[in-house]
Order: sequence, then structure tokens, then C-alpha cells
Amino acid sequence: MPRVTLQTLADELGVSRATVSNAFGRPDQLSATLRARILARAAELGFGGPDPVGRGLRRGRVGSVGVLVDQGLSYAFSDPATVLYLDGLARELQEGGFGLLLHAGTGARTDVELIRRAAVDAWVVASLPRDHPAVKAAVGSHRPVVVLDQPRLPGVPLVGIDDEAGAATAARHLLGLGHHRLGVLAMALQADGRQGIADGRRQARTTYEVMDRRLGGVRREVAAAGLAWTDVPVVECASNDVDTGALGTWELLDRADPPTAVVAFSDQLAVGALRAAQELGIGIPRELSVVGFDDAPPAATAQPPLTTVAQPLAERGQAAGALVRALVEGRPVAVLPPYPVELVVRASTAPPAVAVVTPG
Amino acid sequence: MPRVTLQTLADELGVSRATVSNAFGRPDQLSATLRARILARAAELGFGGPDPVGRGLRRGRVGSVGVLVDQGLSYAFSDPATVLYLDGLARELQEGGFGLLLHAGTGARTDVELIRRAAVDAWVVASLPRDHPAVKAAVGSHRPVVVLDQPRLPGVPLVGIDDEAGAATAARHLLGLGHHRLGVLAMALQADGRQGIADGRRQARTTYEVMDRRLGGVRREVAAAGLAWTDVPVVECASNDVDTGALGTWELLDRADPPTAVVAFSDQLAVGALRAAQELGIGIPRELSVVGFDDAPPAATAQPPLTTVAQPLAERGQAAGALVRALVEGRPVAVLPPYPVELVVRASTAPPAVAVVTPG
DNA sequence: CCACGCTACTTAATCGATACAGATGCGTCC
DNA sequence: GGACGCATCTGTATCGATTAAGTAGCGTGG
Repeated sequence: MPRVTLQTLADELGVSRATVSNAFGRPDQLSATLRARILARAAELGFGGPDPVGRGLRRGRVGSVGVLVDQGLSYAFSDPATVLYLDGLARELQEGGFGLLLHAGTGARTDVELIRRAAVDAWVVASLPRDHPAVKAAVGSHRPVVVLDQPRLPGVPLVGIDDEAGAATAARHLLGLGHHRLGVLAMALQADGRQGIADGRRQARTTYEVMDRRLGGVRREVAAAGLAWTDVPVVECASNDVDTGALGTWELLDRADPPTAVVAFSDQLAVGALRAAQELGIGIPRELSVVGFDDAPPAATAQPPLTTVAQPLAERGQAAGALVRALVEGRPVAVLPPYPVELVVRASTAPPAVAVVTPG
Repeated sequence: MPRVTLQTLADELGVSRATVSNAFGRPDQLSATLRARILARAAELGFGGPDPVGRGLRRGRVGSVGVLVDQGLSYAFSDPATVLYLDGLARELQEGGFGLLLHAGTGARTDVELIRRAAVDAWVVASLPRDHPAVKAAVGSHRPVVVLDQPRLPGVPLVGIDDEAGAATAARHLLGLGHHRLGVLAMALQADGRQGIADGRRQARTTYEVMDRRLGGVRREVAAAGLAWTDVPVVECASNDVDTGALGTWELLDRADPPTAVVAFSDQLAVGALRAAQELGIGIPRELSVVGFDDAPPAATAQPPLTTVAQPLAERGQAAGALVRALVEGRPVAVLPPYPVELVVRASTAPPAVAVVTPG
């Protein structure tokens, strides 16, 4: 009835508990024949190896890494980009013998309690807003933390990309094609579920740093082209999915002077823009150009295929995993420079229908 | 330098370790003022509460539940149906204070080792083949196990649906519309990556019980309609995604006597069928009828909207979570009857173009 | 004034394992 | 033949917490 432990086995076989432990974890510490006997008896008793929790306590490691994602799981996993980097992360961590303890911030207060009570060796913060309580809880857990994308935290390694450059490239591409009226389709600027046009005030208050940087990139290029940033409508999409992207696009186009080109801050939103355009009977790219962000799998298969800012998703996930491994093993880690991004031009962008050629 | 523990705090304040423990876990066991003092000092020292591993060892519970999914994470999460029930599961478990330790069967031998070493209170086996080594490892871990869909294991609670009835309903619907030439688009019958027509021999050897049951359901209806099962081509799709579904559909239609109606065993595959038809210039439902399975979100938004066999995905995930909670807490659990399924008729099915009306 | 009950703590056993410092025995080398 | 090395196993401290049982101290009712 009582649980089988190393001690049970030791008593059964008349050896010490230490030897039984070694039979499982350090084969070189005992003779092959004794080890075989121990393992055989263990199998008979249905003993599957040392208890992970006891082992974890003693060794100071349990072999799991917590991952904090925004919103619910279904939401996080509906985004192919998120899935891709989680996959990279999971692979790398599994390689190192770690499991992935997923934690979706539900926003409830119990979140923090759960994080405090979670038996993990480290935390990966996967793109959370700066003020999210889960972030504080993770940092306060006295375990290594690695951040993906955001938020930047002092002394915490970050695996990010050059967001500003990425967004700037997208904007420059469109401006270079001759567009003068841009629109921006952004993800949430704050976690308050707000949807719609975000004015300057709102833009300045985002708690999602990635949005801040990408807006900055577009703004920079718009200014460089001699245009007014206040003339560029920014629509904030409360969720990063196709439906909401379509909704946001409706809003962008339903204006007095609708944009001829849209910079979307994710492929999800961009695909939503394509759908909205189709519903409205607007030809892409003839009447509207759309640039996405991420180059997630759906970008290439979209109709038309999306011009988008490519970033190494799986690779970054893997890099985050490698950082975690290093930190847990006490190895020093270097500061990672932002991963480069690259514009992939496909068929969703073209010069505006009525090109306004500037003299010169 | 050394870690702050309950003992550190106890020494600091001149109280016993037990009292400090109680300050965190059982507030009624000490005076409010002392508790406040302890908590205050804890905050000062940056002590975030009792160590989860020590706690876990003593209490016999760590607060995490392992989830075993087939293939890699990106694969599992590319299926909206999987995402939906994992979301239900996660919600229910978070409610109970458990985190989700995800474990994607990579097929490597290290999988089993990882499972053995994972600090979890229970396992959820999410639709694995009968012979998957991870299943044995989970069952052998001496922790409660709950199975989603498959495999059926003696003495292990299962949260399933009536697969046979579901598939039968789909087939009956098509046969009732007047179709005489059916085709089946199945998921993998074995985990060997094989793709293409599965003959009777292969069908009989599936290690995925769900496929077995669904094939049985279709077979039953085909027989009831007086047709020969051997005339019904079954194409096995190695991965459950849209691309592979399209590929399988090509194979199904590229035959001497192509089917006029397809039963797909997932919405993913069904959407693939829609795409293949579009590529081939085949009108749906005029020239080809398609029935899906799951009624995952994409089913309703597909073009045309999919007729599909609906099943309560999130609800089942939640039910699995509830079972896990009960088992971990030592409460007895009743055997769950299969969840009912229901055919949702949308626009992807219609009578065959050249209806063969039986006299009578 | 004693017994009783209550609150507020403390004591000590325990969860299951790991790792380091011995202990033991045996062969070998000079 | 004594010293030494080596392989193989044991003894024991320790990881960080929980909890049942025990002990003061204090107020109260008979």
C-alpha cells in the first residue's frame, strides 16, 4: 500500500538507499551486476524511478520552465507566430530535459498566486505588457527570467527583434511605391480591450513596448517622407486575429480620406485586411496595398500572398530556450542583440492606383 | 547570499519555522499582528512565499498536470480543435490551482525519460496512438491518468465522444442525399507518416482507435445502404492539416470513378478538401459534397461553410480537467459516458449533380 | 482556587531523494 | 609485506517545507 521509494527497494535488496539512487542516476558508481539486480527488482515492483519532486528538492531543479503568455491559451495559439516560437522554445527546452509549464494570464488575481506556487526552474515571459502582474510575480520568484519581445526589464535577458527597423522598412516600402496616405493596423496598445482609432495620446500610453517601437518606426519614415504623422490613422485591434483585423480595416477605410496602403503589425491582422478588402470589393494590391509583419506560414499562402516583414520566429524561440538553459545551469549569458528583420515582397503591395508623381 | 527560506525568516523574527509557514498557508493559526509582521519582513527580504518544491514534497502535490500531445507543439496547435479542448482543460485546471506541463511527443526515446522525471500530479493523455511509449510511461508513473479520445486503457477514465455514431451520421447524411460514391479522408492510421490510400489491411491495423471507430461508423452506413465498403476509397492523411487534406483530396479525386461526396474526419482535412476542389475547378457542393468533423471555428467561416459533425470540444477539455482534479484530490470519479455529437448541416453538402433516383 | 477551554505558538517527525566523505576489501607493485 | 590504488558500496547531512501533537499563558465559570 505505501508508495515504493528508493528506501523500499534498498530494504528489499539489502543495499543502501544511496546505491539504489546511483543505480538510476549514476551507473558508474556501482557494479553492473548489482545495478541490473536493482533495476530488475524495481521493474517488478513497478517502481518507475526516483520521485521527481524529492529529486527536485535535493538537486535544486525540477526540470520545468514556466511560460507566461498573454490572454487565454486558445487566443495565444490562434496566432501562428506565437505557436512557431513556442515550438522552437519547446524543442530547445525538451532537448535540455525541461518541460514547458504553460501559464496563460487570465487576468485574475489567482494568476499571481499560481505563479508563486509553480514548481519551475525559470520563467519565460512571452510578450506581455509592461504592467502585467504576472511579470512582477515571475521576476519576484528568484528564478531566472527570459523575456520574449516585451517588456524590457533591467537585468533580464531579452530575445527581441529590431521592431522599429521592421516597421520602418514596411512603411518605407509603401512610401517608396508612391503611397501618401498610410494607415496602421496595430495590436492592442493596452490590455483594456479597446478597439478602434488610437489618437496620439493613446499611442503615447501603450504598455506594449513592441507597439511603441513599431509605431515609432512608421512615424519616423512618415516624417522622413515629409508627411504629417497626425494624418496617419492608427487603428488598435483588441485581439490579434483575422476577424479583428478585418474589423479594424473597415474602420480604417470608412473615413473621409481612406488610406491607399496599410501597415499591419501582424500577419493575422494583415490577413484580416485582405478579407475586409475582398468583402468591400476593393482590389489588392491595385486599390489597396497591405504589408504584414512576422512572415508566419499563412502569409505566403494568403490571397494574394502577403508582403510582410519577416522575422525568425522558431529561431528566436529556440534562442530563448538556450538562454534559459544557460541561466539554469549557472552559465553566464551574453546580451543578445536584436534579431534582424527583412522585408519579403510578395503580391499584396503595388503603387497606388492613381500615382501622384512628385516632380524632380 | 544563501537563499531566503522559511527558516531564514523564522530566525530573523525569533519565531518558529512552523509559524512562518502558517503565516502563508493557514492564517487562522496565528495572531493577525504576528502574521502581519512576518509578511512585512518577508516582503522586505524579497521572499515570495514557501518554495513550491519543498512544499510539493511534503504535501505530495506540486500543482501541475502533465499533458501529452502527439507530435510537436506547432503541429498540435495548428489544429483549432486541439487548441479548443486544451483551452478548456487549462481553464479548469487553473481554476483548481494547477498549471499545465505540456509535453509534445517528439518520438525520441528521451520522451519517456522526460515523462519519468516530470514533477506532475497527474497526466492527461490527449489523443495518442495505442502503442505510444509515452502512454506507457504516463500510466507507469503511479499518478492519476485521464485520457482524451484515445487510447482506451483499462481502469483509466476517458473523455470521449461517440465516434462511430458521429461518422455514421455524416455518412448517412450523404447517402440520404443520394450519393452512391463516397470517399473518406482520414487522419493517420498509424504514426509512421504514411500518406495515401489505405487498404482494408491497413485499416484493420490502425493504432489510433478513434480512426477505427469512425471508419466503422461509415462502414456500417455504407453497408446499410447496400453498397460495398471495398468500393469506398479511404485516404490516410499523415498530418491533420489543411495542406495534407488538400493533398489527400487530390488523391481521392484522381481515380477512375471518383467519389461525389467526401467524409473527412476533421475540419482541417475538410477545409483542405474545399481548397483542393477549388484548385481543380470543382464546384462545392454542386459537384462534390464534403462533410467535416469537430465543428471547430474554421468550419463556420469556410467557403462554403462546412457541414460537419459537431462535438463539444472546450466542454470536453474542461471535463477532463475536472476528472483530473477529482482524482488528484482523491475523490472517486464516475465513468463518463461518451459525449454526444450532432450533425450541423451547412452549405458544403447537396445531392449529387446527376442524381440517381432509386425507384420506389 | 482549581479545572477547563481557548488562543497562540513551538517541537519534532516526515516527505523522497542526492552527494560527499568515509569504509571495506582486494589486487598490485616495489 | 607494507603502502597504495582502485572499485564498490555505506553513512549521514541536507534540500525546504507541512502538520499533528504538545505546551504555555490567560481568562472564566462554578
